[in-house]
Amino acid sequence: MPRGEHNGSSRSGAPRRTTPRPRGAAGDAFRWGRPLSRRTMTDLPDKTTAFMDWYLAVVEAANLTDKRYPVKGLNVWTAYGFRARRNLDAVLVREIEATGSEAVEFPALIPATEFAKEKEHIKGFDAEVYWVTKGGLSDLDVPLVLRPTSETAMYPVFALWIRSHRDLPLNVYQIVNSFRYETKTTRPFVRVREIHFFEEHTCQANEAHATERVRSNLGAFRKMADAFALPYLAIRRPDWDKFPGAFYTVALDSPLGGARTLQLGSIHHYRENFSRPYAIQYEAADGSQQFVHQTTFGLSERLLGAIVAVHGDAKGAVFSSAIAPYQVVVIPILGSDVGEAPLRVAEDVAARLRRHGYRAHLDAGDDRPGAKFYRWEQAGVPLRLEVGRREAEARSATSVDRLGTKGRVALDRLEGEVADRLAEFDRALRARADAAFAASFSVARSLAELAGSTRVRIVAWCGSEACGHQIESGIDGALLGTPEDALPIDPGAPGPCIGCGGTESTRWALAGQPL
RNA sequence: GGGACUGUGGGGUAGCUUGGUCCAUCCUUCGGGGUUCGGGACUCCGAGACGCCAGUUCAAAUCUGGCCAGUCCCA
Repeated sequence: MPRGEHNGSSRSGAPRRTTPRPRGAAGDAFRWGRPLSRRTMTDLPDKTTAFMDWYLAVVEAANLTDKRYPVKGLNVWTAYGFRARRNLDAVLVREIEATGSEAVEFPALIPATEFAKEKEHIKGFDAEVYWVTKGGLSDLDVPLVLRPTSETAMYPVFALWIRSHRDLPLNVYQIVNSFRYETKTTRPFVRVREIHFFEEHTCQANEAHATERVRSNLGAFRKMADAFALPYLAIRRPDWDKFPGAFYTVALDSPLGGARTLQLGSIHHYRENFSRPYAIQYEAADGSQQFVHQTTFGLSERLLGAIVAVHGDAKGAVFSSAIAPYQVVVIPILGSDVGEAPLRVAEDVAARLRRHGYRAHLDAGDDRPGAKFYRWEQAGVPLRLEVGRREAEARSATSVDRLGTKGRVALDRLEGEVADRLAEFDRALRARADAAFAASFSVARSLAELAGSTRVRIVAWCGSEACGHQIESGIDGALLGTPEDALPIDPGAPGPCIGCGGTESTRWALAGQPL
């Protein structure tokens, strides 16, 4: 569960409103108009000094969601944003299925009786579930919970599915909407009440196999993150911050500048914590009855938020080619004296790219070229191809990628050259993100040094909860936990715990301010 | 859970202190016309708002109360 709260800071200078004006009462001020289609924004707030304002403005400028739906925390996916989401999901599906997981889908409503079976779990979610208590005009005998996550929907059925060791492992996932009644300020993608949720649930024969599944999930996520060009750190959460009901939780966190971090997803090892209350057991080869060990792996549209937050810049959003709604936008440069040739060539370019499987968009609208350039840059399109009179005559197109690299593409080698440019762009994007990632961490040698941190801090920690909370108040954030992999910078061996000064079993831990 | 603040066209805003000159300002957006088109064009015409309910008053965007919605701070 993410904790902490970022305070949207003010734009400097101008007495402009720093947060979007709240809407009026639900249902009256809202207009069911079609989404703004050509929305642009002349200037974005500064990413470093007004991060949250910047983020909200980029999401709006890129037209990824329409947040004007009259229920807090429920956002409308626009056509453009939905494309990004589908591409993102395709990456998740590809990588999880490569590890032998299969898609299933369970119902959205969970009987209160099932929901209540695991004590820690219900304690963790009690305060943030939506209840369905009526069917038509009459009260339901057993109230239903709108799933905040699907353990309690799936596990009674897993108990029916699993009889023998031959039924194991059971590796299934679903991508469904889940609901959590967030009480804090909601933000597009990063804190919502209707969550577009990827959740894998597995049952393994024993703890070792479950641990292996966690490792496999970490490997799958590395490939997913590669497709998004997204650096991150896998961090084992401290006990007081693990998923309700879990044995342990490994979270995937990305730094967002300053001490800010965003949890992209998490992988949980449940041991027998759920299989016992839900009686998920199997007959082993030796005839004994055993409880399964379970794991889960959860991701959401937060990934999209992270992608916007990490890659976005002063010009707007930036998408890697794997998830870009449009990978290429083709812009004809028209004019009264140039005839139809540039338009014809541009049409041909877009059609050819589409035939070869690219997501290519032709922008032949009436706006001037400069306006189109700005718009598609804000929208994060990786590659722009311009075709004017000069290009039409030379059978070429001018290419400009979202990071500003310019070039020329010969039309007879169009598809190959576009592939090269996109690959080059993806590499450059990853390099830029990696550089920012590496610069996001620094070591803090004492509690006092944590105050006013402008980086995610690496601290020596003895593992005790008391010291953990001291560190948390020191940074006014959270102790994220201990890294599963190598730290991004090498701080040497950890010294004494910065909380108690103890040297016993002290490890490096990370502390930051989760969004 | 406690406290503070804020609601004006699709988005952002001016006006509110001191009620009237406001059938509400500006930017943007949207629809239409014309001239344009190699980095946010110009121009003409048109569309679009005072969160809801009540009260005070000759008169309410402006004052009062309630409600709703939202934001922030603290637990």
